[in-house]
Amino acid sequence: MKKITLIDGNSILFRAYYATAYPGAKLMQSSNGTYTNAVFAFVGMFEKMVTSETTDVLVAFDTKEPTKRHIAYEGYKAGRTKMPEELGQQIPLVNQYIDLNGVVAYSKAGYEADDIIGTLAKQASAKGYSVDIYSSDKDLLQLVDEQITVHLLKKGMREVHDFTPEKLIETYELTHNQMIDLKALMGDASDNIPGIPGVGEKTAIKLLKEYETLENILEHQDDIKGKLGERIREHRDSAIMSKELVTIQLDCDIEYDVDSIAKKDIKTEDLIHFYQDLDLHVFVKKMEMPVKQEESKWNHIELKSVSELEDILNQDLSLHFEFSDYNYHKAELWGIGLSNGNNNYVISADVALSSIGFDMYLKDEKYQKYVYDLKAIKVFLLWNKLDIKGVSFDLLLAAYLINSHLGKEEFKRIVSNFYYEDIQYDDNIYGKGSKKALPEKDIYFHHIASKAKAIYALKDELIKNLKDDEQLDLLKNIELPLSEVLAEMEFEGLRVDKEELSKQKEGLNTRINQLEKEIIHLAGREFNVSSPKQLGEILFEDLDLPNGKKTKTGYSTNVDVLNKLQGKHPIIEKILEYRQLSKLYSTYIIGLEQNLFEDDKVHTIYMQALTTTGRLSSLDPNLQNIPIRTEEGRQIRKIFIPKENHLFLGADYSQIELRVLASMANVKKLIEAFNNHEDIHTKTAKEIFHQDEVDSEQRRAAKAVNFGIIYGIGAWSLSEDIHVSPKEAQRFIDDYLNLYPEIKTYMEDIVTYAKENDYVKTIMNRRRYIPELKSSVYTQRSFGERTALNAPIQGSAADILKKAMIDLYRYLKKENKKSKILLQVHDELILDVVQEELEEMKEIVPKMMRKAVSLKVELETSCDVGKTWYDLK
DNA sequence: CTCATCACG
DNA sequence: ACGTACGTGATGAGA
Repeated sequence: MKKITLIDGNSILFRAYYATAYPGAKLMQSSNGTYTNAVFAFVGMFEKMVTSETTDVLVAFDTKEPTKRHIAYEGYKAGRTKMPEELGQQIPLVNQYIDLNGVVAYSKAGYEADDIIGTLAKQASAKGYSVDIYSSDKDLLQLVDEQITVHLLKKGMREVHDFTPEKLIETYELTHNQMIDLKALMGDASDNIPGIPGVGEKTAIKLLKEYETLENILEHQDDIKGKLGERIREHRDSAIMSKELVTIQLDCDIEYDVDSIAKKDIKTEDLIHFYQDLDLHVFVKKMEMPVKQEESKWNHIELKSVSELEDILNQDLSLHFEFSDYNYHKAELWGIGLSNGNNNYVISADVALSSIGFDMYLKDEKYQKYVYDLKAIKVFLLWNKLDIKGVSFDLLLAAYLINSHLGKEEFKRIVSNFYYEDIQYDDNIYGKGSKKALPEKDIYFHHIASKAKAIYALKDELIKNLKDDEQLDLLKNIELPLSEVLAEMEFEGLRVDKEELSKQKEGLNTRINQLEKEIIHLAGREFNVSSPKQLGEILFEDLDLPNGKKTKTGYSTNVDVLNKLQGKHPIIEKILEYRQLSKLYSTYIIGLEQNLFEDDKVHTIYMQALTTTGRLSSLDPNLQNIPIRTEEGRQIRKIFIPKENHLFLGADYSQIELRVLASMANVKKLIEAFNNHEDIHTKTAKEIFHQDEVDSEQRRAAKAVNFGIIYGIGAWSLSEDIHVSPKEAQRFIDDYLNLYPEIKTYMEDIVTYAKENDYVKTIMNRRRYIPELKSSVYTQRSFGERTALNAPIQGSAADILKKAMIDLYRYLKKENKKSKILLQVHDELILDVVQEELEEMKEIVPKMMRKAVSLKVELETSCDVGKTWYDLK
C-alpha cells in the first residue's frame, strides 16, 4: 500500500524557531550573521519525518495572501503578532533545504497549508493510501480517519502524539468529525475565532457527547437550561461562522495530486554546500560519515625507509606535519605528508627525523616548500634541532589573508571554502575530546597525505587570488617572515622565577582563605563565594541589597554592580578583594604553573591567523593579558625574568591607533598636535572645552572620546563611561567631530566603502569582510558599521608592529646579536638583552619601531629597561 | 558546553 | 521601539 507524508511547513517552522528562541537566548547565527536557529531545528525535525523509507511527500506552506476565511470574517487571525524578522529571513532557506532533499515545498495564494494538506490527504485516503500528517496544530485532527494518522509535535520532536481514530476517542471522547464542532464551540484565541463565549473544552465536549453535532445542539438550543443555554442562543451565528472558519477545505484547486509528489534524489553536493554556507557543520559531518567508507580515487604512498624518502627529495613539495595536539611545543608528530601534485606520500616521524637527507632538504632554499601552518612546523623543528627554509606558501596564512574569518577554522573547512572537498574532518579520523586516538595506520596516513595533496592543489589558485586582491606582498613580506620571528620567540620562551612564583602563591592563598572566612561570616551562612549565582542570592535576597536584575540567568554581580554597592554593606569590599585576588591566583599563578616547561620557562603560542583584524593572540599561557592596571596585579610581572645577567627591554608605541586614524583620515589638527609632541588628550580637552587649561576630569573625558571614536562610539556608552548624561555625551561627540571634521568624513566614507565592497582594508591591504552590514537586523548592521571604522585602524596598527618585528629580527640576525625578541603585546615589544648590547638596543629597538612605516604622522615610542617585567615602567 | 567574570591592548 | 564601543583568553560554576 502506498504511503504518503504531508507536512504542515508553517507550523513545524514556527515550532523549530521558538524551540530555540526563548527570551534572552542569543539566536544561532552563521559566521556572516544569517540567523540559522530555525533552519537548524527544522532540519532535525525534517530528518525524522522524511526518512529513506519515505517515497511520497509534500510540505505545505501558507502564503501572505488573504484566504477566503479572511474575506468571510475580517477579524480572522487579527491581532497575531507579526512574524519576527529573524524567522522571516529563514523561510527561503528552509524552502531551499526542502528542495535540496528532493521534496516538494508547496503553497498557493488563497489557501492555507491546512487546506492543501486536507485536500491531498482525503484524495489519498479515497484511493486507499495510508497518510501521515505532521503538524503541531490541533486543527488538523479533523482530518484523522482510518487511513490518515495525524502526528502532533509537542516539544520539538521529542514528544510526538500519533492520532488515529481510536486515539482520538481515547483522548477527547470524540470522533474526528466532531473535532470541527469542538473548535467551533470553543473558538480559538490565536486565530481570533470567537466560538461561543464561555464555552471551553470541557463544556464543548459535554455538549457534543450529548448532541453529537453543532447543528443538533443548535436545533435543541431551547432544551439547554441556564446560562449555557442563554449563551448558545445568543451566539448561535458566531458558532456557525466559527465552524465555517475552522473547517479545512478538502477541494482545493492545486497543481499537485497524490500521484505527483514522489520524492526525488537528494542533491548531496549542493546540500553540503548549503550546510557549509550556514555553518551547520554537524549536518555536514553526519552526511559524510557514510561517504567516509568510500575511498578516494587515489592511493597514498608510504615511504617506509630513509632511502625511499631521500629518493623523492629532489623537487618542490608540499609538506604537511600532522601533530597529535594543537600545542606543538609538546605534541607528538604523527606523520608527514608530501605531495608533488602527482604522487602523494606519507612518512612516519621516525623515518623522517632520522634522515640526514631530509634535514638537508628542509634547509635547502633551492627547493620551494608549500605548507600549512609554517610556525607550527618551525617550532617543532627547533625543538628537534632542525630547521626549514624556502617556504614560499602557507595555506593557513594565505586563506587567512583572503578572508580573515577563515583563520579560526580547521583544515577541512578552510579548503572546502575554496571548493576542495577531498578531505575528511579530523574528528572523523581521530575522534574528539578524550576519545581522540590514532585509528588504523592506513586510514590516518591517507588523511595526512590528503592534506599535503590539498596544499599542493590549492597553492596556485590561492596565490592568484592574493595577487588579484593585491595581498601577495602581505603574505611574502609580512606574514611568512613573521612566522619565523614568532617561532623563535615561542621557542625561546619566557623565564619564570619559581621562587617568586611560590612566594606569591603562598601570600595570595593565605589572603584568599582569610577573606573567604570573613565573607562567609558577614553573609551569615556557608556559600561558594566564587559562584555568581550563590553570591547574587546572598547579596540581593539574604542581605536585601538594592539590585538590578541583569543577566539572563539571574542577578549580575560584576564589578560595576559591586562598586555601586560599596559602602552599603561591609561584605562588598571583601568580595571585591576576593574576586581580584582569586583572579590573580587561579589565572596567573596556577595557570602559569600549569604551563611551565622543564626549562622553567613558559612557551606561549601566538595565534597568527586567528583575529579578524590582523592582531596576534596568545595562549597557553596568554602573555598578552598579564596584569598591569592595579598595583596588586602588577606584582605578577615580578615572576617573569630575563636570562641570567641579562635585562628586559620594553618598547611601546604611544597612541598608535590614534596616529593611524590621524594619518588615514588626514586629520590636520591631530597631525599637527602629534608632530608637535603635544599631549593629545589634553589638547583635545582644551579644544572641546574652549579653555587654555583643563582639569584631569576634562582630560579624562577627552581621552574617552578619543578612544571611543576608534571603536565607533555611541553617545549612550560614552555617557556610561564618563558618567554624564547621554545628551551631554552626544554634545561631546558632536563637538569632537566639528573639531576634527576629517574624522567625520572618514567615518562616513569608510562605511560607504564597506557597504559597496563588503570589506575594509588596512594600510597593508589586509582585508576584513563585514557581511553584517547587509543584515536587516539593526544591532547586526550597527555592529558592522562600527567594525568598518575600527578594523582598518586596529589592523593597520597591527601591520606596523609586525613590520617592525621583522625589521628588528633581521637586524639582530644579520649583526649576530645575542639580544632576542621575546614578547609582543599589540603595541609593544619586550626583548631579552645582554648587558653589552644594552645601549645599542635602547637606540635601535625604538628606532626600528618608529621607522617601520612612513605615515602622515610621526610614530612615537617609549623605552624602558628592567630586571623583571615588573620593572618596565 | 555555555555563561559570567575579568585580565590585557 | 530597539540596544548600547573594538579585539582577545582563562577560569570556575553549573547545566
